[in-house]
Amino acid sequence: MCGRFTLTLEVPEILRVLDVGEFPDDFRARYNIAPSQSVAVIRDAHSRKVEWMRWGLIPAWASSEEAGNRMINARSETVAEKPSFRFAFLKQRCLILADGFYEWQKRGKGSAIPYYFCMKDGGPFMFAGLWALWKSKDMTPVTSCAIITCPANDLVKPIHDRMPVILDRHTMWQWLLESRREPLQQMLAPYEADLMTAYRVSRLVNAPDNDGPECVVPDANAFIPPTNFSSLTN
DNA sequence: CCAGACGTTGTT
DNA sequence: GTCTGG
DNA sequence: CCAGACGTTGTT
DNA sequence: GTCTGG
Repeated sequence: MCGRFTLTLEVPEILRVLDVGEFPDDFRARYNIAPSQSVAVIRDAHSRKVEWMRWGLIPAWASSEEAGNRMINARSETVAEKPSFRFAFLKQRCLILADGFYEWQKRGKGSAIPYYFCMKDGGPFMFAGLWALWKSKDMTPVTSCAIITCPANDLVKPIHDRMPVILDRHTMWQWLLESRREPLQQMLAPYEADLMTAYRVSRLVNAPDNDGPECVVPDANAFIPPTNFSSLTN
């Protein structure tokens, strides 16, 4: 699944790789983005403007804002049918900017161990997402979004059986432009594992209040370098 | 017809 | 909003 | 995702 | 155990 991620790069570094539009004025590096917080989203393939949305999709018909608290992910296998996501899958798809994500490995009794996943070249990428517009009783609008998940690739599999859908540079804009269900459904596949890397990080990342570079530093207890990931699982 | 649900994850 | 269950 | 709370009453 | 908040 995907319950925490990062966007640590500066705007010029992002623009070097992705052809995106204007950024919000208050855009800043984030090392520990948690559900209910603001995430950087593109929903229009023409302006490619980056805007903030609340992470956790609140369907338009929800009776309260809290409905979004657990709608942080949508399964690729069922997203076209589920009442909470069906409309957004057809009409309100978006791209969510990121440059890494965390997954926790659960083992029997001990506490879960966090790992960081990112591209080998350290570049930014896009999650496949859905958005919704919800209005409170007093008509205050809240725009929110969810990240679509798919089965884990071979890199993520030892740690967790699900991962976020990452769209490559050629399909990300098609995710916004395409409207037929079948081609859209086909885009929701695990990302190429050979282009990614992973390593164990400190449990400092567990607390959403910790939002600094210490979150993405390889953990001192992991003696094996990131490139030898298969040996990391002990 | 109205009432009530609508999600993902992991664990046992 | 839309579907399922009663 | 993890951390942290986990209650009732009456009143506005 | 289960829900809410970040």
